[in-house]
Amino acid sequence: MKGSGSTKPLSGMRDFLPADILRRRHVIRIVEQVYESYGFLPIETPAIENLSTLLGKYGDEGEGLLYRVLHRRDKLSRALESDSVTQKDLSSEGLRYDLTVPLARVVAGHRGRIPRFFKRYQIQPVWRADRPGKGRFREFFQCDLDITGTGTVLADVEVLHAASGVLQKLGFTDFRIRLNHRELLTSLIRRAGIPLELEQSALVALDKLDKIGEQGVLDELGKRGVSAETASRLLDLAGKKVNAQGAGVQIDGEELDESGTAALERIREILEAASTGPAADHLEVDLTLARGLGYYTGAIFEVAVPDLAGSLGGGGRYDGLIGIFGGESVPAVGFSLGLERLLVVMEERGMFPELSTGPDVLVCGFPDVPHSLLLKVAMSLRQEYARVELFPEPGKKLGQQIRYADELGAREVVIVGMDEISRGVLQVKDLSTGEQREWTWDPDGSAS
RNA sequence: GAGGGAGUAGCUCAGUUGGUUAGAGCGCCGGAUUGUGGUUCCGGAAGUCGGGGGUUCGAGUCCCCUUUCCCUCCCCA
Repeated sequence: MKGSGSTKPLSGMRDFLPADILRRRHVIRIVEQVYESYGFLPIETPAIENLSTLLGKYGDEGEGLLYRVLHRRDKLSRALESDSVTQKDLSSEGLRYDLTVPLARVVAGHRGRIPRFFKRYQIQPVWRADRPGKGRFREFFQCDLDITGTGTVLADVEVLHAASGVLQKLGFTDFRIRLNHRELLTSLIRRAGIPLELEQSALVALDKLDKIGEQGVLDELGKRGVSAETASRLLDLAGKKVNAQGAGVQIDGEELDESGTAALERIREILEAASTGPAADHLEVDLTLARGLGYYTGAIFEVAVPDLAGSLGGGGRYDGLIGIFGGESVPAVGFSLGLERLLVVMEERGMFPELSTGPDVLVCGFPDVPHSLLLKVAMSLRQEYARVELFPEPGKKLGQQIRYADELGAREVVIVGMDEISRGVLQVKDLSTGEQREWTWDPDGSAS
């Protein structure tokens, strides 16, 4: 467009106009309502965290996307004067990358001030220096919910139900929740004969299976230093059907080690416990689901719909994260819905109800009506209507004032003229029907 | 990080083999005998043709660089 581009927000960041805000609020309201119905309570945390809080939690890919905040004034000058400046010397703070790590810091730091079983939700922006795309931004809102302080299956399932409940209430019916377990993955990787130091790499490669295909994963594994034989063995294992029928979940014809068996049992328990409720018909075990974030230790989930490349949300159990901040280790499980992912799909599918930005009534006046009287009329109408707007230029022709009301999407206009005032009435016109009637009104009382 | 497409008025776009003051529709502002919208008619404002450089008598149009946006991948929310 215009050369400077200076009126546009930064790439990957957006201005929200009133119509945008209404849609965002519509979704946020439902998220809050559903989350609170499960007993989750809201918290908020600062945009900026210490780098020591953020680093080492997200894996290499994640850390590369971290926005770092430069030192200021003397501290910056001193750093720049040194001969060998490193990234560490220039910054010790960064914008939060997700809401889970700040939560872990809060739980570790406010021990005693929060309940033993802390159920919190948090709807705030996070920042990632990612390349923007469809449904993908550099500043975006996450709707997180977490339960800390317990490692039970019940907690896992409540989190899944609450997130699913939101999706259903918003009108989604076709979402799939893929379910897997980190320990099970580790077990499969061990069984395939892949060295433990390559585990993380192997997980990332395996996660891409449904996108780049089997050969793609084999190539990827090869590039990461996994031998062709073990790579195809892993693929073979991951391709095994998980049998979730009846009492036991089994992987066809495979013996698992102890932790793998336990993980499989956990999956079975989750499926069983979640067999009724919002998540029930949407869960499916997927041995190729890995998830990029480094802190997961147990069950992992990801929710998606067919018409969006990325996921609507994801989560899992992270029993080790809170302990990193000191003190005893605290088990935790959580889920995060991406607000703009929901919005993008809902927009495409036309899932929003009528959301009008217009006022209930616009007060129009003639030039000879004193300003104080116009203000008084608007004031008294606010007893009856939620949103009353006063046309700010009463000198304009009445036709233009009404046209403006129409453009705003106002339901009614109230016309204030001296003739009517002297008769103790107001003209009220319904803009959808064109019907006009009179209301009695006196300056000291109210309209009726 | 890989590949593809596009930048001309607020929006959607047209602009022929380079040729005088760059167009349309919608929107916006105003008017059609002085107090009533969504229709119609008339008038008006608005573009350094994304930015820079080059070729040419002459560039929106050709060449180079740059930048921004969009779509697939990758990754994630």
